[in-house]
Amino acid sequence: MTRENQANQPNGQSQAAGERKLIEDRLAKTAEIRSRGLDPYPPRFNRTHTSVEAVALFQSLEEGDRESDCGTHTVRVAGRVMARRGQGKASFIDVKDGHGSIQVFARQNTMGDESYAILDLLDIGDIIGIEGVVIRTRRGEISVEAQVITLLTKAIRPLPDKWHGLQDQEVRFRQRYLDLISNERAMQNALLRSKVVRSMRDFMHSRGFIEVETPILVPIAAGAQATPFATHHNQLNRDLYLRIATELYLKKLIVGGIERVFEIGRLFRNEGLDHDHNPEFTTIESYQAYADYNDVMCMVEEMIAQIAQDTTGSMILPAISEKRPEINLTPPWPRLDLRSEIIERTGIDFVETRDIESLSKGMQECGIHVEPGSDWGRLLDKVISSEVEPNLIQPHFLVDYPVEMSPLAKRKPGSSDIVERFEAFVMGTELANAFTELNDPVDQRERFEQQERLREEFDNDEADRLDEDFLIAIEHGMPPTGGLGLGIDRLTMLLAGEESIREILLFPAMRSI
RNA sequence: GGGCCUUUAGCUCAGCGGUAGAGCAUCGGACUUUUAAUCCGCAGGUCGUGGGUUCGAUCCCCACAGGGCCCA
Repeated sequence: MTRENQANQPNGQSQAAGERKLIEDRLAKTAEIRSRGLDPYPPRFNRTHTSVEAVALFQSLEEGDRESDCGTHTVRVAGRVMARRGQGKASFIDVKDGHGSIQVFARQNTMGDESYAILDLLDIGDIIGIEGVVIRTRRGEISVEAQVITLLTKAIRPLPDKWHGLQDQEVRFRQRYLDLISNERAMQNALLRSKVVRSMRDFMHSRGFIEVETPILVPIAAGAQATPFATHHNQLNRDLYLRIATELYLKKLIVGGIERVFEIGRLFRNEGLDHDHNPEFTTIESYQAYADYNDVMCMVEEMIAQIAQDTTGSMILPAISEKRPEINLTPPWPRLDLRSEIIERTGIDFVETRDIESLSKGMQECGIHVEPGSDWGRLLDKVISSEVEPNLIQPHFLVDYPVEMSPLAKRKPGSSDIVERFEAFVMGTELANAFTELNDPVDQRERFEQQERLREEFDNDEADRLDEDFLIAIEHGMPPTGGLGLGIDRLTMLLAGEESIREILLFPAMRSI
């Protein structure tokens, strides 16, 4: 549908003239089909073979030295008409199903005049069922020679160009079904995303983790530094937020004695859209009692490598010309001390520049943009994201962050400034964030209070929020725990070789039109 | 938030200050082994929206909207 149509005619009753003509032609055919006593939308079709199975059947008969059996096995296949090559009293139809494609060979003197007449009423895009025998045509293509063709669903809108596919990015994202039909890559990405999640679940279950679901509508959007979406529950007369993290609920479950727990779910952050941000996205978070961030680090590299192996067949992702070199995910990944890396790249030692003035000065000397009004943690985050992260093309861990940036992470023993936290990077973007969880309830309360002060002082609505329920939970005692958050969409981008999260999300957020 | 590119037939794309073009799809016709089938013929347009300049704007200018790419 064009922009004007969607804006002006949401009911689709009126289109541009050319488009209306196409639809009216197809509606007329639908009426003609009905007048012949046929149902253009019959309720069922008893399919015996997918396109791929039908081809495999023929090949097995051929290879099995049973050529005499070829052309005798009746199959029933079904799918969408992708192309037609009419030949008068014979036609070739390319039919696509969820597994592949198969050619249908329809011949008038095989089907009979009456049955063959349905072809006049078929359009590209229609969904049909075919009963016939599998043969090989003169040109060598394994095909179903139709005895009966049944219209299963009449399509009243045309498909995109059969040769060029659908190119318009806007339409690809807004009407993803057309992208899936027309562009093989879209389908492959959708399937890959599913395989990634499945492999990840298998990995976690194999390590004894319990999968849970925690609330999405929450009274306090805590557990991360992000702006939430706000909503309202009418009957409770209470403002609620869409969660920005699953962290605090999962740690409550650690308190409750579920020692290995994870959740795969949607998070919502009220922020801008770009090639690797969407306001809703999916993460896995996991928490493991009696583990620390070193254990989690090992788990992350093993998990990613395993998922790559499961979904692509290799831990080494191929180079893509003009885009990226070969990416080797094989563990272990290098551990880089964050402080040393920043010093090496910029000369800034964040342990020695613990106030905004001195850090800003160091940044200006390096030519790094200093956003006025930022708190210290945001400034240092800018240093890391502009000077360190872009260099981390191959997988790396950045290890040991300043406490100001990590209100939920435990301090390193003997250090007041540094916490046990790491982030995983590949292709210059963050893939995972993890730490040894802070379980000292007094320290945790102070950290939350610090975040609340940042919100006030710097007008920073991304600061974390104090969650009293969570504090009460850990006041009952949370064992030493290693926690992890990992972006599933970004991981899938990496494995797919895509540079935009919108190629991975089936229905990315779009502006209203 | 700033800069650049983009929006023309259902789809993919040309085009130009002077009556709007092609391929595919559609529609009519021919064709019983094609595979971007082929051949003949017809039809299909508020050139994203709104202003402005001009005798005349799809084209030039401005604003807005959608999409994309950089930067912040």
